[in-house]
Amino acid sequence: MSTAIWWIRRDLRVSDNQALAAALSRAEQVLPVFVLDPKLLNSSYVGEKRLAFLYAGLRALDNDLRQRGSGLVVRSGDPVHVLTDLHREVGAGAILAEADHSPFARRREQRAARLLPLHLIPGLTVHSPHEVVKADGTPYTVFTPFSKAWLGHPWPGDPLPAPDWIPTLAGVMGEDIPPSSPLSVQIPFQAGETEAQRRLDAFIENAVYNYGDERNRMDLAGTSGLSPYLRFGMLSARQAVAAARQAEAQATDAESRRSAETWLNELIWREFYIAILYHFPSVRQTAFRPALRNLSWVNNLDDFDAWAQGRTGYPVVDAAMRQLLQTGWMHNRARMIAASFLTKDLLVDWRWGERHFMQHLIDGDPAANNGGWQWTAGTGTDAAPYFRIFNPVTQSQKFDPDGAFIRRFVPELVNVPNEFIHTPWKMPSDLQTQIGCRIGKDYPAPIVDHQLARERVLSVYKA
DNA sequence: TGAAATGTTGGGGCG
DNA sequence: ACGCCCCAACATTTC
Repeated sequence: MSTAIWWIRRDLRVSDNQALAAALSRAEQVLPVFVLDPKLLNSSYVGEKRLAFLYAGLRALDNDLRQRGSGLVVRSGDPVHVLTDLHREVGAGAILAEADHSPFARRREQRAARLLPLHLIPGLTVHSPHEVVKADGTPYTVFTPFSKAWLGHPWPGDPLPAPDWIPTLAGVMGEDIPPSSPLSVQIPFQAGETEAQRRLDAFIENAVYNYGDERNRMDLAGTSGLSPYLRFGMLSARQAVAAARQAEAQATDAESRRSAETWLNELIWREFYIAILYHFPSVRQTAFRPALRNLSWVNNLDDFDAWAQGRTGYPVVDAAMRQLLQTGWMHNRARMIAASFLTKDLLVDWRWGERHFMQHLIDGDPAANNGGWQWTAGTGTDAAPYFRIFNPVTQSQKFDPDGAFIRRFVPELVNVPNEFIHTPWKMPSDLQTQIGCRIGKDYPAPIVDHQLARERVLSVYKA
């Protein structure tokens, strides 16, 4: 029996898996392999919540595979060594893997391809980064033309159904999937493609048609909540885009259609940032815009800690940062507000924030996270202009009007009346005493004055 | 996928 | 009736 190795990285699914399909078409049986790479597991950009979600995802995939044949083989080590051993051990022909486009993944793939018959298959994105380029072959660096070109590309075909039966080589020794840490009980995402599909269906059923407005509301569940699943490929990009297009086609009024389009646009942003990191790997180290590579950051450690722990005295920022620590996820609007506060109000290097987010986000993805931070800091491609500074009070009033989001994550403020929920430092002192929330004692006073901070960052960026 | 400063307009109060 | 002021509402520009 001929065997192909299916090297799994961030495609933890059996449905719409083109690498798996390619492996099945090449050989009579497959060996599904996941390699735990110590280089990744010990990186300062990886945290325990994302690892817990990965391990839970591996268990879910193992189950899904067992129902269709036999299970997943997990081994630790340098993937090139592990694959070389396995390749020899089982006498495999080809190794098939969904191409990953991050600089780290590409170096790894290139090392493997020099020694092994590795075939890289598309699927991480709907359109590969090297395909969506300008007529002269250079990459897009502005989103709108990129999205136009992306939409102009031919649809690569409908998502593949999950195979009922996957002929799998059994009996190959593997390791146990590591247990998810106890913290995983606090993760509000169940891993696996069944759950991903359930969430997608629920979102498409209803919420996608209100996405245009409600996606910005931090107190509502207006977003898809699919980012962890897209991050690990428990849902494929093509499955998500197909659902968005279907929702667009089925919309019964202009507003619903606009909402579905807006969600599709967000999926295209994901592909845009994957393409940016692919074409400009240096954005991982430094600002895309050379003029903004030597900003005079203040980088005060106490400020950074206050931000990271959710003790800035600005309720919406603190709620955002505590949502991250508690749940491993943060609302996108909250990410922008928190990132603007760190870079613009505190003048802390965006890379500090980028690393913190990567350590705590379950959906932490090098391309999207870097793109988001550079966008906010104004240093990136198609970035927010440097003078676009979020006012944490105005944003809070607009996108958490009753303070429900704040009260959910900042319990000290539970009894603060709506009038003061966005600006608790303005409470009269007798009210503070009365409700047991004394500013400076029970809840911090603002660590910076936004108006002054605004002036400061404008002069620094101008310089 | 901002916010603040500045400019313009028009209604209403008032002498 | 008229000019003047105030100011809210909206538009434009500036950072």
